[in-house]
Amino acid sequence: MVPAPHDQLGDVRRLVLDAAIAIIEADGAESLSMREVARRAGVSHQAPYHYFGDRSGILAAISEEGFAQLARAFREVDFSNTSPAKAGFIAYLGFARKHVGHFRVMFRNDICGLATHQAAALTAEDAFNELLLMVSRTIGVSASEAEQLTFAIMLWSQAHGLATLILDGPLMNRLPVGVDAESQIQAVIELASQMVSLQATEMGLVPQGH
Amino acid sequence: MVPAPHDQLGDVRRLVLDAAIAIIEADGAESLSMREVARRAGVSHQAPYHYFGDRSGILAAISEEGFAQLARAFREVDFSNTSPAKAGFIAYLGFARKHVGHFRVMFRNDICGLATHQAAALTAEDAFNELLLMVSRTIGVSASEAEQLTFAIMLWSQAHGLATLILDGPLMNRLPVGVDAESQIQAVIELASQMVSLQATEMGLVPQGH
DNA sequence: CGTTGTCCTTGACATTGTCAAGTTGTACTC
DNA sequence: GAGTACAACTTGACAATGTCAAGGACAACG
Repeated sequence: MVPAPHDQLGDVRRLVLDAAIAIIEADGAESLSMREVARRAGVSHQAPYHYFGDRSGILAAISEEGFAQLARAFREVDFSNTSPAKAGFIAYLGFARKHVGHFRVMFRNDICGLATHQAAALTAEDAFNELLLMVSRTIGVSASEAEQLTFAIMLWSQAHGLATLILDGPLMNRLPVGVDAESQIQAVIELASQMVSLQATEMGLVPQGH
Repeated sequence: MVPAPHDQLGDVRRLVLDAAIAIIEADGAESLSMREVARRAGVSHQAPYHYFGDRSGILAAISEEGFAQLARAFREVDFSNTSPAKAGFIAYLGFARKHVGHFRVMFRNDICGLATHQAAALTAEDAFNELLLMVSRTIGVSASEAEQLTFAIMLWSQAHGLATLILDGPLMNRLPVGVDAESQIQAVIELASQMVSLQATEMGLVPQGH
C-alpha cells in the first residue's frame, strides 16, 4: 500500500509502466507483450505481474493514469482567449496527441479495464464530470439537463472522432497532396468551434465567463 | 483466381471469414486467434493461412469487405425525406452498429492492413470518395475544394466519434439512469444535423437536391 | 531468533502465430 | 490413360507468449 521503501531511480513499477506506454505508442496496444515490457524494463518476465496482476491490470493502470491526466488537462484549460468550445477541442486534441499511448487504451472498452478495475473507473468518472463541467461553460447553465447531456455527447463525439481519425484512422494518409496536415486540423477545429457557437446562440444559450 | 470449383455450402473461405468476424464482434480484434477461427470453422489450424496468408491478411479481408459495404451504404442513402447531413449520419451509424466486427477493424490503422494490402486500400479509397460525394450533397458544389475538405473531415469526425463512443467507448456505461440509450443517440444525431445545416446556411452554402 | 511481508526470480505449461513438408483430389495435356 | 500441375487443404514442428506455482533475498517486527 505504501509507495514502496526505495523511491530511488530504480522504481520498477514506473519503469514497467513507461516501457508499456512506449510500446503502445510505437506499435499499438495490439502488440503489447508482457515479456517484452519486462525485457525493456530490465527485469524478469514475472516482475510486471507482481505489480499489475496480469495484462489487463497494466492496461487498467495506463487507463487510470490517462484519465487523471485528462481531467487535469480539462481543469487547466484557459478560457480567457478563445471560445469555451474551441478551448475544449484544443485541450482534448492536445491530450490525445501528447499522450498517444494512454489515449489508445483509455477509450477501448475491450482493453481499458474500467469494468473490472474500480480505481480506474473512479478516475474515469472524475474526468467525465470535468467534461460535463466544460460543456456547461460552453452552453451556459440556462440549458436543461437533457440539453446539456445531448450537447455534451455531441461535443465529445466531435472531439473524439477527430482525435481517433488523426491517431489511428485513415485520415492522415488520405489528405490530398499539398495540404499541410497541421493547418488542416486547425481549420477543422476552427470550423467545428464556430459551428458549435452558432448552434448555441440559435438555441438561445449563452456561454459563461466574462 | 476463379471462385473455387465447389460453391457448395462448404465454402471454407467464407466460413473462416465469418468465424473471424463473429469473434471480433464478440470480443474485439484483440482476441482474434487464427487457431480459434480455424476451430470454429471446423478446419485445420492452417486452412486460414491458405486463403489469407497470415493474421494481417484475414484482417485486411475484413477491412476490404467492410469498406465495400460502407460505400454501398453511402450509395443507397435515401435523401428524399431528411436533410443530407442527417441521412449521412444515420447511414454511418447504421453501418457501424450493424457491422460491428468490420467496423472495429476498418478504422484501426495498426491492424486494418490498408498499408500492405492493396486490394483493401483501393476499396477504402472508393468508400472515401463516396463520403466526399455525400458531403458535396450536404454543402453544395458552390463551396471551394478547401471548404469541402474541411467540412468533410468535420462531418466524418462527428459521425465517427459517435460511432466509436457507442461501440467501444465509455459512453453507453455512463448514461444517467432513466435515459434511454436509443433515444439519446437519436437526439444527438438530430442536434448535430441541425447544427451542420445551420452552419452551412451561415456560410452561404446550399445543399443539393430538390 | 523466528515470523511475516514485500519484491522480486526461476521453472514449467498450455496456447499462439507461422514455417515446412506432406496428402488428396481435380483438371488438363500428350 | 498415364503424367503433370495445381489448388485445397492437413499434420508436424518451433519459438514466443500469458500465466500459474514455487521459491529466494531482504527488511521489519515480535
